[in-house]
Amino acid sequence: MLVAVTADPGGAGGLLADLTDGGPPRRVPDLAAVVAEREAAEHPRWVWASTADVYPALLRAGVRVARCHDLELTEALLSGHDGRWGEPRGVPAAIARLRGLSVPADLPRPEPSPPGFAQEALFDTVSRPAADIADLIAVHAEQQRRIRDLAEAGRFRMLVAAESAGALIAVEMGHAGLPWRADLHDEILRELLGPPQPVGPPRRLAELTAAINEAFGVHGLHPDSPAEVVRAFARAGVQIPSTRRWILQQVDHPAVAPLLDYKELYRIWTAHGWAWCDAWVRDGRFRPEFVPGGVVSGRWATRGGGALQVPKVIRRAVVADPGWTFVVADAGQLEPRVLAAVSGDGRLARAAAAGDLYAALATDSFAGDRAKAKLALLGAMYGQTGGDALPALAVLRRHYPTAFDYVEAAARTGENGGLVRSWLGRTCPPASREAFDGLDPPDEVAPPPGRSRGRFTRNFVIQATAAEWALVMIATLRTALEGTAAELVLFVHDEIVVHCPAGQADAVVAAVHDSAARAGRLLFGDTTVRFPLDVSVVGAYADAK
DNA sequence: AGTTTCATATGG
DNA sequence: CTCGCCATATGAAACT
Repeated sequence: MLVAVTADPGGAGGLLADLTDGGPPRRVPDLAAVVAEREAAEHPRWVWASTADVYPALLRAGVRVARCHDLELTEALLSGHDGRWGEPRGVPAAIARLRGLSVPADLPRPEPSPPGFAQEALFDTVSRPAADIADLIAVHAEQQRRIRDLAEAGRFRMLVAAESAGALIAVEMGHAGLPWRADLHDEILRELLGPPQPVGPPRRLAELTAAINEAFGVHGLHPDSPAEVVRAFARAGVQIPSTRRWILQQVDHPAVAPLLDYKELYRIWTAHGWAWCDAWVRDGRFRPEFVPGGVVSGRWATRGGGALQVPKVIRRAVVADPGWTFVVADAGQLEPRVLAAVSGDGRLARAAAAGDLYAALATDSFAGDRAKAKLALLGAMYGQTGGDALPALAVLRRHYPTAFDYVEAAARTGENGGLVRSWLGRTCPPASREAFDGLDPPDEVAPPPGRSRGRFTRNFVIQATAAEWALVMIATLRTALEGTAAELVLFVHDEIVVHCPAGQADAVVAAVHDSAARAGRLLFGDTTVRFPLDVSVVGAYADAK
């Protein structure tokens, strides 16, 4: 059962059209109520222009849906597959193409949700004009036709389903929010930085600035200005190319120690300090906006709040509600396992059956040297060309030629200007993307792709497939958790955090393991490669693993 | 003054 | 050529 939906901008009503039975669209005054009713009765797949636009209002009305088809995300996947990356994207562009009209430029996305969240009208976040429902139906039919014509239609359908499920999850995670104790955050900051000052940096930073100045025998030096620090070292007779941490660590000078402390703490103060907390934490929840497919590899991005980069020390503020707990699961060694699965290298796949792939690889081929085995595999996936990894890479090439050739072929395709795809069919952007993205007329041929392009395509086939595995995994998990109180509250590439009543933790742990196994089978079928998870049940995110 | 790039940190 | 991939975020510095 497929039902197309549009929401009235600024109102609570909308239009529904049955795609399976046909029939004319029906206008309803209370869209959320009708969606809830049909969801309970027949569990349809909802077809809409953009989950990010439509679903938040449904959630606020207390309505969850199980499945959808996100036309906008699907359109992006399809036009990427066609190699039409530079053209205007989005549903309006698809409609215009269908009608044979000139294609409008992308309509602006709604502003990143400012941290205050006042909501009045039910669908007031729908800031773009709602598309005509007949157009949506036409775009959907056209997408189905395009997918049917693909050589790997089955896989691509799985990708579309997973991407759409991811869109639902992203909105649900934003709705739930990550439990965040502002009081503990403040405690952590005071421990590290000292009390906040009405104006200027906190006490500890001021002390370190004084110590650095004293070590140089100067006054008024700003430690956060790399240029000033480089000059100060030069006056002290030390030539440094930059103030990167690893450079400073090699310098013997009394200013180095306070400088390194300063840099670390300054970072926390500016990026995750009191101002951040005021801006992003409300009512005990951190609510970033998650953007599925926000990265070309299919990994998610966030808009605002830096939710994917929360420093480890700050995670002590992420504490489960009383009587609740976190289940934190992390897919270990995901990318090398993906390489084993997609390449079909039997020998690597046997190593990937082990809980510690690198250790198994070391036993098999690297005389037990785990570090060397790991270096070789990472070097192959990232396109390392020099350094101490070279001998290890030679061993890898000799013992696992199928896996080695897989990434080599992807690199060569990129270097020759070609496109590569993930396992399910997500396509990398063309090399000339930047050139055609802006207004620059493409008056000359694209620059020769070069080696960095090769490294990009080499890594893309792995990273994008790893992102697919993770997406299928969380989609499967979401289904398993349906009807329980457990909620996904964070998803960071290969790691998830579920917030659940303490009594349900065991069931959630089982569901998480099961979802990982299912994801492996759904993507790769019968393979010896396993995708084990490190799972912890903790009261605070910082205590995981 | 406003915008873009650089440098440096964080995360995977 | 701190490696070799993908990001976001901040302030300083450079640029228009």
